[in-house]
Amino acid sequence: MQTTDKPTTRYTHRHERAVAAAAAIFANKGYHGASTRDIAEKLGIQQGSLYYYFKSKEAALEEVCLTALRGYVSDIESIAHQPGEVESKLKTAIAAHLATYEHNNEAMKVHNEQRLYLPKERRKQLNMLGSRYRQQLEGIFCEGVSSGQLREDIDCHFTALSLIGLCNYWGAQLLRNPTLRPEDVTENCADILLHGCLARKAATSDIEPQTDTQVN
Amino acid sequence: MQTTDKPTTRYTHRHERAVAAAAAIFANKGYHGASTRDIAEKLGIQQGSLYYYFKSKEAALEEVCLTALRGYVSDIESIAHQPGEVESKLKTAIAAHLATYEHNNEAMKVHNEQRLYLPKERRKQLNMLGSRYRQQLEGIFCEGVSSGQLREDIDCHFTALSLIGLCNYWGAQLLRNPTLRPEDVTENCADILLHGCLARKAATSDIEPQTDTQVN
DNA sequence: GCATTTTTCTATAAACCTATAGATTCTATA
DNA sequence: TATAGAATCTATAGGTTTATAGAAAAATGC
Repeated sequence: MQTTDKPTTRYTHRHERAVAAAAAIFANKGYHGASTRDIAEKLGIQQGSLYYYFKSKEAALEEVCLTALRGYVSDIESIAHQPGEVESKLKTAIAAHLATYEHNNEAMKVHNEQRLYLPKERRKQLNMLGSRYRQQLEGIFCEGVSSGQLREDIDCHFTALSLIGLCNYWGAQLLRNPTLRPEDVTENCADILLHGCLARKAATSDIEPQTDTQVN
Repeated sequence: MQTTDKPTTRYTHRHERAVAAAAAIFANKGYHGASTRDIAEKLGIQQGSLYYYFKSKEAALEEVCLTALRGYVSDIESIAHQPGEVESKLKTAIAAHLATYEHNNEAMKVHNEQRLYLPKERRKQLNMLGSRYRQQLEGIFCEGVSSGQLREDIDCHFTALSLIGLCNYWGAQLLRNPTLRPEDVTENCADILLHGCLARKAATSDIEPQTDTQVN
């Protein structure tokens, strides 16, 4: 285990490779379905040697999830704080979310599907990052409502969560189906979310009253 | 194992209980994280006795997934074949989808999250049912476009999949958070999907009475 | 109440899995 | 090139898991 203040670049590099290998294996087989031997094999080392990089299998899962979220959260924060129209912010946010799947696809999938197998204590940091993401996104929707760019009767919390659900769904599809183009998916998601799929009637007054219940 | 042509109601009943127990355990711990001992314990029998009902753990997973899909598919088919406005059909479809989560919640969750751990051969029937569901839903969207009730520039395939993704996301939330009301979630999902969240530019109709000359 | 069938139990084989300890090889630097 | 420390290997303890076989108990039909 590396303990000096100046971690060797060699260790850092190998450690990253180990996290990536764990991500790939966990994404394919699931946390419990994967063995430490599988991960070691992918790295070309022996099963026992893996414990030089991870204190435990569980710690490996936590690291994979954390690497998935870090960039993802800082992305949305910079998007939310930039000036600009809400509509374009949302499109950028969707594009960034899906792009994360392109670059860090396995780790994101692991985070979404396997994170709950971590004990609660180990999920604290993860939950914080997740909340930050959600809040920033929700903030964009609120801003849109205040400024009149978005319908005033939408439930920002619900809508933000829905967008996350939608992006995660399509992110997983992108991972499974390489012929899907992220730009197309982004375009389509934004279109549905912003405009809906109902035809515009001549009258524009058909906004439904909505039971604005607090969700979650 | 039950082999006679007239299966005892007793066996049938107990078998159903076994499938439900497997669904609950798989939903909580994941397929690989769950042991046959866990399932047997939930049923109040010994681990070995479980094999009277299931040929293997894998077969149990397949059965759970199948029970989840069966009702769900026949629901959408009857909805799609009924006459009526596309808008109301879609709302009914969303409500039915989420209701499945209410009644059969654990099995649905298992289908969505664990099904890929089945080997391909075992997924054939599952894939067929899934395709039927998707096709019916897509058909509703296509019908809406043809009849002019939905925008003609939406991608029906993409939109149908998005709706499935959205419903599955909220279905899982419903399972985790019992304070969520399915009717509210249905309402909100339908609203976003149909109307989007962008403000209608010309729609000032809340305040100004709308005259027929005021067209945009 | 007896015989038959259904259902459950017990015990176990064979495989696999995580994590650790100590030996060994590699790498970089003085 | 000698040496310290980093990185990996080997071997294994201790535990869990699936699935099976045969005995035992429970339910059913007559």
